[in-house]
Amino acid sequence: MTTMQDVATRAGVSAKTVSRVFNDDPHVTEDTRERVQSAMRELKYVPNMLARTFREGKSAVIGIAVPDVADPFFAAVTKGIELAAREHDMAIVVTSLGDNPALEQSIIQTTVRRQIDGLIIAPIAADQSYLARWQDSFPIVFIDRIPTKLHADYFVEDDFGGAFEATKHLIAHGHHRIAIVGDSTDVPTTKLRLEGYLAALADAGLKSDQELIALGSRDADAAAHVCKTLLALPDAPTAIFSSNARFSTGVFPALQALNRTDIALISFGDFPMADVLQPSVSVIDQNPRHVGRVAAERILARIAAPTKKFRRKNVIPVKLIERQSCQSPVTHLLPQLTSDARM
Amino acid sequence: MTTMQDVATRAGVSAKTVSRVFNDDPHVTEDTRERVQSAMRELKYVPNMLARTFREGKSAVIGIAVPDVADPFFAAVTKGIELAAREHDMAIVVTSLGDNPALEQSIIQTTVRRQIDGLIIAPIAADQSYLARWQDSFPIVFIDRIPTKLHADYFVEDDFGGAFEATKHLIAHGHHRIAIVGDSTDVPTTKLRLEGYLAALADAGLKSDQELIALGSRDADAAAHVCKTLLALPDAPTAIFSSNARFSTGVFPALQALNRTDIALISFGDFPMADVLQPSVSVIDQNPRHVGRVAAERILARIAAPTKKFRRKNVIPVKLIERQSCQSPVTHLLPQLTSDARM
DNA sequence: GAAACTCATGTCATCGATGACATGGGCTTC
DNA sequence: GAAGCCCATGTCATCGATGACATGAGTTTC
Repeated sequence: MTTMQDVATRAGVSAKTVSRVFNDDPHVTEDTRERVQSAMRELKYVPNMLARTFREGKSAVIGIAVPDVADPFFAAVTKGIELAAREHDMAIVVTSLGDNPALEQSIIQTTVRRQIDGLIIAPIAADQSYLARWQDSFPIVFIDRIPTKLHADYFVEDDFGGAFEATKHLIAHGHHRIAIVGDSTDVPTTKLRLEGYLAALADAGLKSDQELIALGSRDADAAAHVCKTLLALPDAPTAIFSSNARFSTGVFPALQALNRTDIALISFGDFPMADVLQPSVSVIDQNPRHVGRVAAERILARIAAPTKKFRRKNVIPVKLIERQSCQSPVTHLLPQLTSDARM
Repeated sequence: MTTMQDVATRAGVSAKTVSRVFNDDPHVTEDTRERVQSAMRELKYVPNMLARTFREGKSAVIGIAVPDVADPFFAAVTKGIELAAREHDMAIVVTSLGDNPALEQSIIQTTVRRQIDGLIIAPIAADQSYLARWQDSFPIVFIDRIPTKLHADYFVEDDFGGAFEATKHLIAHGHHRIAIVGDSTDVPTTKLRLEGYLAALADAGLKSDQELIALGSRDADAAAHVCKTLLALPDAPTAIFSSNARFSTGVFPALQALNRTDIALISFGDFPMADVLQPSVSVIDQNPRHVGRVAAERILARIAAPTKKFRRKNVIPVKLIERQSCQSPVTHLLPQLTSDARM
């Protein structure tokens, strides 16, 4: 690996002068500058960021910790972060936290010890107080779920409002037996989405039925199984609010396998191909790229102006994308052309 | 940030002894070891990986460069790499190359200058000779496309064989007018897939028709548009071989919008929800997690045994997953239950 | 008893780039 | 002419952990 000292030797100057040239320091004569640049080109010099980071105390890296890098939602969030970071010549280090809350702290420490200039985290544990010791070193921004036992920036979707709107939408389409399927309410986002669901029922003067609150699944397969159980009830639901896109990808195939695509479905979170399923699935869109971008921009803003005040608590509005899945059965069994004309 | 010197001061030893304790060096008495460990716990010491990397010349980081981190295929590859890396206490740095070949080199240099112990790259440019200078420093493994002008390890799918099989499958279902839709043949994977397609036609004694070779799209929208053009031909195709899952997610919605789901479709590469679309889409499955894993394992193997010989050229078999999309129209318009019983 | 070996601990240079400051020369101001 | 300022360049300590080696004490072998 070519070092600045190698370039310096070749150009007949000190390494410090090479550093000055490389960093566009004005205190270099034009003649010296050209000589050094020529040597850099000849030796194809690429700076060692590690040494720079070490000396400067800055890495130009944003750490990203999400439950699963392969999850479409978090992949899109990551993309949003990456694009914003790149505009500022920063790189990203990504890690999956998995779904075991007990591992969050140790996995985060693995990321942090590599020296990052900021951390964006979608937490899975119930306690983030372990991060307090690093808040003096770099900005930390939470996404998807708010931090617990830690005062930090966050950008989360309007879980309550989105669930409220989704449930309202189902009610407006005539559904009164509405199930909610998803994670355990130990998961804060699920808890809020349940609250939104319950509030919409109450707002419409409907009584909630504990049998229809089918929370506690861990993955898409479990959600699929829960659906089958729900539809076997004597007083089965006519609609399902899936509290997470990850589960929706289990719920939809289950409904299809049961030949029950007459059951209305709305997903909190969009997912790939949802718009071309039959019926196409109505969703509450979280706009993950935007989430990633604003989170990264907050990191960058805090780095640029360490003492400036920014609003810490940010709830991002979500948007209902109405597709076919909440229509009545008569509507979406019509020929495709007719259905498209209606949309 | 607590340093080893802080711990050393507290424990009344040298920083070197702290290092020995931390790294389980046997040349420390049990008494000293306990004293140091106690100090580490009290100070919540977390080592600075940067300093270690700097001194040791090893970072325990694998760099990953793929066209797009948000692409489901590459997200799954990344996941496979991450899991393998984590088993060896290594982290991953991820970057998206985008789709402009001219930017590959500069983006890769941004990754490399951060000191990585290995690089896994799905290239987009026509020339990777710029990587030669780093091959003495760390192992480089190519995925998805073979390296050009560089002698390096690669793990690529059987593009030719998969395309051959996909086309054969369509022919076996009675299709003689088969179009191929996808990227430009400047893209090496597309070129091979075209060759497989052509070979299968020739093998079946079918003549290829230039009108049905609809390559050159850049994204899913363009592929959708190409489909419309193809189906407007006087002698329109009855089947489409989509050479990339990314394009399939444009082709399928286009066929649906045109109410032409009678057109057979097979996708090179699986994609989310393909199995629950109607008709569910037959695919040539690339198993991206496996690709990621074997690539990472090669990096790890080369690090562990630098002089050992490994096979550089690895073509990973792909697998046909037959679903409904290549059936004749009569078959997949039957009631769902009947269709499932047949599968 | 002397030499060799082992164990435990410590010192110090190293990694590559940069911050802090020194230094010498030239120019300007008083 | 002296003092102060600015420019251009260089020296050297720094960043935190570890490799290379030194050192002193204790034990074993000849």
